[in-house]
Amino acid sequence: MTRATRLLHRDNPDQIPLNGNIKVTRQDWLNAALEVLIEAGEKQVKVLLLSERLGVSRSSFYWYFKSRSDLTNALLQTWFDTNPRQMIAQAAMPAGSICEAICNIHKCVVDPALFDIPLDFAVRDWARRDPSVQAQLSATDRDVTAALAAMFERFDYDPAEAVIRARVLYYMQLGYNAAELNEPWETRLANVSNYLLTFTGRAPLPKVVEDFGIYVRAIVEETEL
Amino acid sequence: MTRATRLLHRDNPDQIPLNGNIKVTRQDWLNAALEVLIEAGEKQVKVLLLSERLGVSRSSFYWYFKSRSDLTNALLQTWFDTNPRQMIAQAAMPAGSICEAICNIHKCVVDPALFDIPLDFAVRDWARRDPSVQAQLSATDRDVTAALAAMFERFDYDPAEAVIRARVLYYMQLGYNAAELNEPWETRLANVSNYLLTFTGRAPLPKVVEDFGIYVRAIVEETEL
DNA sequence: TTGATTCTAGACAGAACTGTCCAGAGGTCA
DNA sequence: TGACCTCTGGACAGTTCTGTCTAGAATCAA
Repeated sequence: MTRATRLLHRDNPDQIPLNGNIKVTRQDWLNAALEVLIEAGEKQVKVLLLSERLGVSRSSFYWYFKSRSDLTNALLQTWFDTNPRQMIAQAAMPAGSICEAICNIHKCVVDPALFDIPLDFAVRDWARRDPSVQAQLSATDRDVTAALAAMFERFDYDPAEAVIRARVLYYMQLGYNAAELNEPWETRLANVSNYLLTFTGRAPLPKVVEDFGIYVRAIVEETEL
Repeated sequence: MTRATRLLHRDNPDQIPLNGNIKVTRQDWLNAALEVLIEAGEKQVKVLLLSERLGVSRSSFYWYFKSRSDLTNALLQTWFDTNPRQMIAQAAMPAGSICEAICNIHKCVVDPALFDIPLDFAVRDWARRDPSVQAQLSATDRDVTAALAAMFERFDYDPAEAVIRARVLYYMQLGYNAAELNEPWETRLANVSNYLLTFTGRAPLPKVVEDFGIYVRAIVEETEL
């Protein structure tokens, strides 16, 4: 599920072997396009560039996709089916306290299988250039912040305050991701208490912080394999 | 100073009239490039496109700039000379309370003359594709968050907490800008108290909120002329 | 073996873009 | 008026990209 480990179908032992003269699948094209979208933006998703990345000529692209815009529509759908839904699901997860609930959200940041940060940023960047993408993104931002506000309300925050805290939590995360600080995880974990204090206005329980640290270390270890 | 009101030299009554066969100035080219950078990203800053926007052929571009990369370097310098410096200056402004200090930062959001939000985002987007731009941006992010942390410390926040609150304040703002909610100002003003509560962990003084509202309404009125 | 179907390489035509070059336009000064 | 300088349009050559088209490769069923 992570970007770095996505193999071409033909190189992936877990996939049914390709038959005949098939060199790349539709999914291979889509994966290559996702990579370029993230690395270089929507405008750089070029058929010629993708074909070079895949080591094939351009022809099979036009077999699988009607046109470049067919591909970009598929890219947007891929994003839509993953990131926002995951964050909403995490917000709805049971939690013993607001701090624990926020740690569930933070799990989106830690675990690339839950939330693809670079893809999120790439789509946000794309939305700035394309009103129809922007419209879809705005709608999902509203859904996500509503889910986060509902999460705060579950822990007795006043509705108006819940909305604002939801926004601070969400948009701070977007901004932090955008800045690409690339801080080591141990550094970030050392700051979790103060982050939770700021986001909640309440002193966090040490146990919650500790459990989150354990989770993070497990995911980080697993992701680096 | 605002993007929307930037005229070509030849259309601006406040500028010295152009003599001879000069149709556009170097600044005109640079302004056009800034607009495209913001609207469509660095890769779309194309000489042909700019020439069309300016209603001239491409030739004078190469009179004023050695190459396209000469132009993009100038674009980056324009950003560097404006946005980060303004925010640092605002953070250093005298304030009677932390809430008042944060309102000084928020003035960057309100007043396009202080801080060009779309340009900031465009540069951030560009940085994701260009390591040298990213390096410069990362350095300025560190400077800005350090200035904001110092601001929090002026009001007796523990240094570790000051750093985190500075980040939450700054990155939330980045994320909020990235999301392009385009909320009416009256809506935003209604939320200021709760934002200040979240950012500071302290109940804001009504007078501070009121003064900020007055400032905002004045700027908004002035900007819409 | 033949025919149908699914993929593939690569040629073709056209569009968009860059940088170079040169003739021409406009202005100033002696 | 001529010389010089600053800008300008536009032609030229080369590069990169898109979509279309066709022949060929591989597989399967009759």
